[in-house]
Parts: sequence; structure tokens; C-alpha cells
Amino acid sequence: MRASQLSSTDTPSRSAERSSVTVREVAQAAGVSMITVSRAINTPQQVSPATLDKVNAAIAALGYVPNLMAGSLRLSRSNLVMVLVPSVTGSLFGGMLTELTRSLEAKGYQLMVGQSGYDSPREDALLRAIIGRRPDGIVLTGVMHSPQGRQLLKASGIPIVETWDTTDTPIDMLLSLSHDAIGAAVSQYLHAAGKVRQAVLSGDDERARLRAQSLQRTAVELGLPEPVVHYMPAPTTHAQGREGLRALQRAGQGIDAVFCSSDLMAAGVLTEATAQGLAVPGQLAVMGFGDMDIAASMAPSITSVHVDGAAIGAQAAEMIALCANHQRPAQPVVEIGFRIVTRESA
Amino acid sequence: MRASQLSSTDTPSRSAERSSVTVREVAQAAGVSMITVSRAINTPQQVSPATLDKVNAAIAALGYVPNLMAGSLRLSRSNLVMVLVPSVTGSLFGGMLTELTRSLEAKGYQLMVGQSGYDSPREDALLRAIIGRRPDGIVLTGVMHSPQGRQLLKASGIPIVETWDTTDTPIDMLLSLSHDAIGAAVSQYLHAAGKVRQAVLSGDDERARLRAQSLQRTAVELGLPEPVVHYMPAPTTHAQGREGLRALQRAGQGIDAVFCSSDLMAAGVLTEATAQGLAVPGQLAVMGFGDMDIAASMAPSITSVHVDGAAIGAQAAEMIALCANHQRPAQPVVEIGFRIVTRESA
DNA sequence: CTGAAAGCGCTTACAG
DNA sequence: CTGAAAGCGCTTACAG
Repeated sequence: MRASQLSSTDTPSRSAERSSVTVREVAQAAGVSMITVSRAINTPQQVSPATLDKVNAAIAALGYVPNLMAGSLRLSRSNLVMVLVPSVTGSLFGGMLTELTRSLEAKGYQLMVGQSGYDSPREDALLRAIIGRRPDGIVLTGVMHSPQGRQLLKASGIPIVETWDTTDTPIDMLLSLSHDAIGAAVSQYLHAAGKVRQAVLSGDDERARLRAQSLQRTAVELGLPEPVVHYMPAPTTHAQGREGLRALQRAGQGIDAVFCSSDLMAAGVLTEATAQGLAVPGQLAVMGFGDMDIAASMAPSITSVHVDGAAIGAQAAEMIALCANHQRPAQPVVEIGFRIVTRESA
Repeated sequence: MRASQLSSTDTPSRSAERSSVTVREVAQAAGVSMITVSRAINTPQQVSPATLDKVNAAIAALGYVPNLMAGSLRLSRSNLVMVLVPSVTGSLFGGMLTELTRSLEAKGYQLMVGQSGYDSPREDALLRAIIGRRPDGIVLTGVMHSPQGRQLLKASGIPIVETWDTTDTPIDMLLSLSHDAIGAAVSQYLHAAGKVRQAVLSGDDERARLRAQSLQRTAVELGLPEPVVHYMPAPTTHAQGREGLRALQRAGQGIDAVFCSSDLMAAGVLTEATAQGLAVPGQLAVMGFGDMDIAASMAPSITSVHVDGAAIGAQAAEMIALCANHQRPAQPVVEIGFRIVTRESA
């Protein structure tokens, strides 16, 4: 070992073929075997202090970072959890993502986020890319419908948590949320508030469609005229709220309530209603979904449907960690629930 | 090979020790060697049609998904690019993330998103987890200051693109954006509009601070009173905009302009100003940052600073793909630029 | 067109 | 407390 080699802070030429430092080089530099290096990193209490110092010095000098792929391959354990969301931009899943990151980190896992897109064309390829990395768990936003996708996931043997939706046939574990129940509850809430010409402004994604259709059915069951639904591309925006309200006004005569598939969209509806001089909620009740920060903060404040995304994240992390320890959650299917947060707009 | 084995659609018991299907089992089922299976997947033109059919049937029957970690280890190529953002929730980086995903996918890479948090306490651990997976490229939001972090990244030999900020000493490649220039431009813009008592409402993150401080310096250089700055925890929200305006009004007497570090915050300021009966922009000019959808859609619409996040994503993808082909971009440092989008609020 | 051998970087029993 | 050997699952020259 040349001392100059250890103390050098030179960095390898960027144009050189990428060749990371390996345990072998660290072992050589420290004058020990590869296995001792491995132990110095993973079980330092099994290594003598003097040896430990030598190894750590070599690691620092060479800028060694263990290749986790190699370790995972050997151990069949990646310490990696994948979550698939339609879009990282949409703030709806922010609470879940934040809490998933936090919970998993505490348990020694790293979270990686994949985007599936609201329309799932390349879902199969994406699934293969994910399963191919052998994560210790997969969290899905929504339930998987495609038979091929289900088969792929089942066959992988990886713990799967489907979330934010419900099904009688989960692939593995399920954090269940009924969008049917939400749509029905919203229609009943608006009906109780005296609103009869209900309408829906909705992102064109699967779960928002379920809520919209359920609201339609429920309103009809309540003896109200069938609600108009206007779909717009997801993820939904403030501008779509403004534009969408105008579209609804053209389509349905005299609507007196709008249920929006996001709070941002609801804020847009509110802005448009204000611009038109409509009284909210007197002439037009507005409801959102997600109970984002903006719902409480708008003037008037927005009545919204709250879903505890942080709880979803925490429970999913818990379930996956259990599976990694060769256990199973006592309840592989857990109801998440929701509540309507009453504010000024409806 | 038993036919029943191939046609079985049974899934392995979920409680069984996780043991994925390997090439070996596929080879056995198809009655060929492992290498032929590998070729059937990666270079099917090198395999006879009859053999290909057998292999594909076996793959489908067993639900085989190749272990990408093993392949990457062998090839020293992961087809994985990591991007590190402070928070996936903040919509500021949505455009970059969407375009990064799209561009990289077209080039055969998968993007994984890591969250660093706005305060970077565990950055070192995160960096090791990322480098340890040997991605083919790393995109950083912001520049890396910590010497250890820089050293780690440099030594890894992985192509690095720092973005959304500027520095004279990039680790590798840089998509440069000057927050100093933005702060100065905003102050000058407001000054030109006759605003003298400027203030800043800012998320307490590094780049927003740079903009705020630059605005302060510039205003003083213009002979204006030193702007008050109020910092709030990032990521910033609509509610912080309302609350923040009140805080600024308490701190600075008679402010006539507020530069917010996000459009959502600016929308909150607007809501609060409207609630207070302040005329915008007459009594109070409001500017945002990010040029999000909501900026154009609020009433009044919000003047904002536009940064082309999609271009950042596209260029970063391009740079990394070049490096993977053992080339270097002609220009490893590229200026991104910004522009003030004039609307009603300022 | 197909296959036997070697090796990517790591870690775990098994010995000393 | 330390080390030689084997193997995680895959793919690439090298032979046939």
C-alpha cells in the first residue's frame, strides 16, 4: 500500500470508463481480506479496533461505496420499496409519499417512486422494470385490474399493497377506500343542504370516475335529476376548475352544486364563481376532494373529502416490514375510510 | 418437462419464502440451456423460431421476470437514472420530473425519484443509498455544497447533472440557473412599476433564500428602503401566503409589493389581500415563482417568474444518455434562464 | 443456431 | 478476531 494512494484526494478522470472501487481494492489498501472489509462495514463489532481503523481509512481514502446490487443479489433482500403513483405532481398523494418515505426510512428501507401515468399504456413494461429490481415491497396507488399485471405481481412473490381503492380480489394486501361510498356520501350531504341540481367536475381517471358515477346513481335514487358530469384530463388544475364550471353551466341548466375531483379544481370553480358574481354556497355549493391545504385557506373555505394519506403510507410501510420478517399482518385488508370536512363552500 | 407445469396458473403460496423464478428454471422448463433463454430475451434474432416459442411459453407459464440487479451487476449498466428533489409534493419540479421520465423512457432508462427534504440532514446516507445502486446517471436539484457529498459523487464516476442553481465548481455537468439574477430582475421589475416598499415572502430553502437576498440587495442599490423578508418552512402553501402577508404587514410598514417564492403562496397572498379589501396591484403588487397553472388562472392573474423545467428535464436526460455512450456533451454547463411573465397582479 | 465456463461485487457459513 | 470457498442470477466471449 502506498501512502500517497490513500491520502490522495484526486478524483478519477471523468472520461475514464466508469469503474467503481470494490471491496477488493479496499481490502488491498487496508492490507486485509475482502471479508474483513465486509465485516467492518456490516458488523463492525466483530472486527478489532485496529483493523477497523485501517479499513475505515482505506474506505474514506478511496471513496468506497458498496455496490448494493451485488449485496442484494447475494442476500435476496434489496431494502428497497417501490411505490407507483399516477403522477408525482398531483398533490393528492403527497401525504402518503411523505409518510411512506419517513416510515420506511425508520425501518431501514429506501423508497423509490415510479410514475405510471393516469392512462396506463406502458404499465406492463413498467411493472417488469419494477419487479426486475426485486424490491422488498410494492405499493400500488389503486388496484391492479389487468390480468397480466396481476399474474406478474403474484408470481413475483413480492409483498404487494394495493391502496386508495377497493376490490374483492386483492393481489395480496389492501388498504381499502371506497370511492362509491364517497360519491354517495357527497350526494347525500349536498341533498341535505338542499342542493338538487348536482354536478360533477372530474379528472378523467379511474377512481375519480367511480366517485362521479356513484354520485350520479345516488342523486337519482334520492329522486333528484341525473347529475351532469364533465370529465377533464388528469391531473386536474385550477384552470380546469374555471373552464369546467363554464362547461357545466352550458351542459346542465341551473346547477346548484359542484363536486370536484380535487381541491385545486374546486379552488378554480370558486374563482370562476366569484368572477361571475355567484354566491357560494347560496347559489352554488362547491366541494373538493383531498382536503389539501388550499381548501381550508381559500375564501370562502372549501368543504372537502378528507382521506388520511399519511395513515395509508404508515400502514403500507408497516405491512411490508412485517412481510420482510416472514410474518403476515393480522389483517391483510384494512379499511381506510374518509370524512367530509364541512367548511363554508358547501 | 410436465405439460401441467407449464399450463398451471396457480400462484406460489404467498407465505412461502420468496423465491423468484430464475433463468435456470425457465431453461429447464423449455428444455434448453440458460444462455439460450438469455438470448431469447435479449437478442431473439439469434435464436431459432421453434426454440424461441418454447422459451417464451416457459417464460409466460412461470411468470418469469429477469432479475435486473443480476444483469446490471454483470454488465455494469443499470439503465437506471436517479433524480433527487427536495420534495415530490412541491409542484415546482413537476415539469422537470414529467419530462425526465418521458425522455429517459424513450432512451431506455427508468427514472427513480428520491426525496432529499428541504433541510438536508441525512443527505450523506441518502447519497450512499443512491450511489450504491450504481445508477447510470444522477440528477440533483440544486448544487451540492457538502465536501463529503461532492467527494462521494465525484469518486463514484457516475455522470452527475446539477440543476436549478449555479456554481463555479460543478461536480460534473450543470444546468445553470441564477437565483441572484432572478431576485435582481424582480426587484427592478417592481421598481419600474413604481413599487418602493418591496417585501419577500419566502420558503426557508436555499434557492428561495438566494432570490430573497438578491432582491434585498438590488432594492437597496436602487435607493429603496431595505425589503423585509419573511421566511416560512418549505414546501410553501396557500395558507402560508395568507398568514405570511399578515406577518409582513406587521413587520414592514406600508409594503406595496410582495415577491413570493411559489405561485401557491402568491395565490394565498392574493386571497388575503382580497379579504382585506386591498387593491391588487394598485395597493399591493404580488409576484410568484414557478409560473404554475394557478398563476394564469387566478383572478387577478399572477405575474410570475417562469423557469423551463421541461427543458431542464430534457437536457439532463440528453446529457446522461451521451455519457452512457462514452461521450461527453459539447457544453457540460448550460445556462437555463428565466423570464418574468407579466399578468395582472404586478 | 446452441452450450460450458467464467465472472460482475458482494456476504455467509465454515474453519482456524 | 480473521480468511478461503461458494454462490446470489445473470450475460459475454469462446467454442462447436
